[in-house]
Amino acid sequence: MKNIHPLEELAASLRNKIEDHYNIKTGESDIVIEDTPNPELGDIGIGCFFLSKKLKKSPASIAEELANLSFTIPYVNNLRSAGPYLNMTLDAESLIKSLFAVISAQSNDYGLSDYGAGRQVMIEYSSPNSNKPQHLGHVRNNVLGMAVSNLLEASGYNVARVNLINDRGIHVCKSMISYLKWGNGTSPESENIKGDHFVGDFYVMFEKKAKNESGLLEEARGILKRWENGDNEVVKLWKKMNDWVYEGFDETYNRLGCIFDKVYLESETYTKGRDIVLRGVGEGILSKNKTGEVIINLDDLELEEKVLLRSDGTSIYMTQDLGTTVEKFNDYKLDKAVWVVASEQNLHFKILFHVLERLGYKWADKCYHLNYGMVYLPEGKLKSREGRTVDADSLMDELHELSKKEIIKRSRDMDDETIETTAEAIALSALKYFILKVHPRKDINFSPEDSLSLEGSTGPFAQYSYARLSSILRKGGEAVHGEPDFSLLGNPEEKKIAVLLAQYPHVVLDSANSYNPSRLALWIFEISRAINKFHHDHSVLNTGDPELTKARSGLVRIARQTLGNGLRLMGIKPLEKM
RNA sequence: GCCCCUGUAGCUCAGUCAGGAUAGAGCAGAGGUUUCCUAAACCUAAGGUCGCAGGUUCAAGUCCUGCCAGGGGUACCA
Repeated sequence: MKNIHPLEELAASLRNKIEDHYNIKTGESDIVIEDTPNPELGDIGIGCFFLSKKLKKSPASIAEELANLSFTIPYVNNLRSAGPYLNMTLDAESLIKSLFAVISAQSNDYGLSDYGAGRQVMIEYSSPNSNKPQHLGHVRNNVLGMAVSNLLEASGYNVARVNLINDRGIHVCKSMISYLKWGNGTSPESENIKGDHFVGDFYVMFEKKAKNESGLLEEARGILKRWENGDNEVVKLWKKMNDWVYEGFDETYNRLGCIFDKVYLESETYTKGRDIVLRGVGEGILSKNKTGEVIINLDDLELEEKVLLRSDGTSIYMTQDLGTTVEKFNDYKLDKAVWVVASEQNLHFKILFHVLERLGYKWADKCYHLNYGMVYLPEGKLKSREGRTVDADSLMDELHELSKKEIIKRSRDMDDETIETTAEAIALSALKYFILKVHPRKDINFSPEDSLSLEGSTGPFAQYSYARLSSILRKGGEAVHGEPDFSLLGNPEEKKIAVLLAQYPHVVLDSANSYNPSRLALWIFEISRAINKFHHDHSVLNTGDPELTKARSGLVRIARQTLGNGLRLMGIKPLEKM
């Protein structure tokens, strides 16, 4: 890390002083800077528990001793003990001055670290089937995958964002047979329907009709067989329909901001796992049972044996994933491979990684399943097969319409086009923030009503805070420029913002290391609140003192920069006006 | 049955990995603030046997054991 951030400087200095005084060694992670429960106790503090064992003294007496030594520590103008805690009062002037220098210099890079430098990580996310549009579950996956990718990249890793499209199989053939029977040669263009919805409608039609027509499934299986034999006609239709779906997906991905460095297609990888499995049989690691399936004994996991290849020699899900994973490690020199996949598949991934290890792949321990909880509607689980579909596109449309209403209600000076782009930005920030503020492992109770609310801990609230900061700088003209004199700052509201800005780099790293964007979401909410409180209590442009205006503008500038950086990592585009 | 996850205020959630300050927010409901840079805001009060019961510890929402409730999984589906 080339640039030392204020809080790191402070922690390092404190650690040195403690080591020198007691003539001991401490670990880098021993000094954990915490917030105090109450500003009267100081701005930040550390618990002295970690010293207690080494020094054989009570944490409280250590804290008192340290406080009485009156060290000189950067950005700190007062040390005091409170029980087992050593608390510090920060010096607003030097802290803000230093933050201003660092954040101005780093601008969009403030918060980035080189923690993961030189290491390559792959994030597989989205992973849709090519027979229907994406639904609310995919939205969570997409949003989570993007945010985690951004966070890891911000922490210095090389990140490969990849998608694995399940573009072959019986589900695709169902849409195909349905289109052949009832499509009458129509197309997304002729019907003016988004391609993935067009194909999805035929899939739904199949499921409905198959309930009464028992022969339909047989026909779909026939199509699958013909596809596997490379039947020209079938392959041509398959390509055509998949392209329709991909056109639709591209639109959805563009709207959400999803990007991929590489797309794996199951049709290209699905046979590769078979060789791996057969080699495992040859090496005696795997075996064939009496009915002809290749199986692996999982006694070591206290699980039932698992089939890895069907008796007719065809691949199952596990076979394909074995193949794709080996492919991934062949394509990239990976230090970490992450799968963003719902927790329904926890067992699948546990077995997948274990089988890879048993097959002797040394990199098996670099595989990580980032699982996330279900998304529920008040009515129950989302299922596209049961007609109760909340697809990604209509959800975004719905949110768009609502934020548009809110904008119009407030009757700002905005032309129609700006209203549309603003409504879209607010809608997407609402959706993304709502998903990311919840810990990935938890289920989300997606109440459409709550998600549409624009108050509280939401994306629009953060956008509002950002827009107000932008507004001040826009309207300030000359008054907000020039060398700020930060000795004029130091009220509690200014200090609160400064402390949060100083903590930001740690929040980013912490979120990245725990694959948990909700930590960053919390920080975004906290600084948004601090900004609004500051706006409420203090004026920037109307202070009557040009020097104070300049100083506060400096703080506004770096707050805006840092909040914007945080939002961008969440995949949210900050709004200058709303 | 067995395995995994979840259970914190009326509702939605932080905090559990790494035990430490009086368990924090938001929403809803109650009350208040606007000649002033965006009131999509801000403030105040109220709201809790941290699912239950044991245990470990100087200290447990956090660790251990058992139980209860909800969800997921337990396919030659993906």
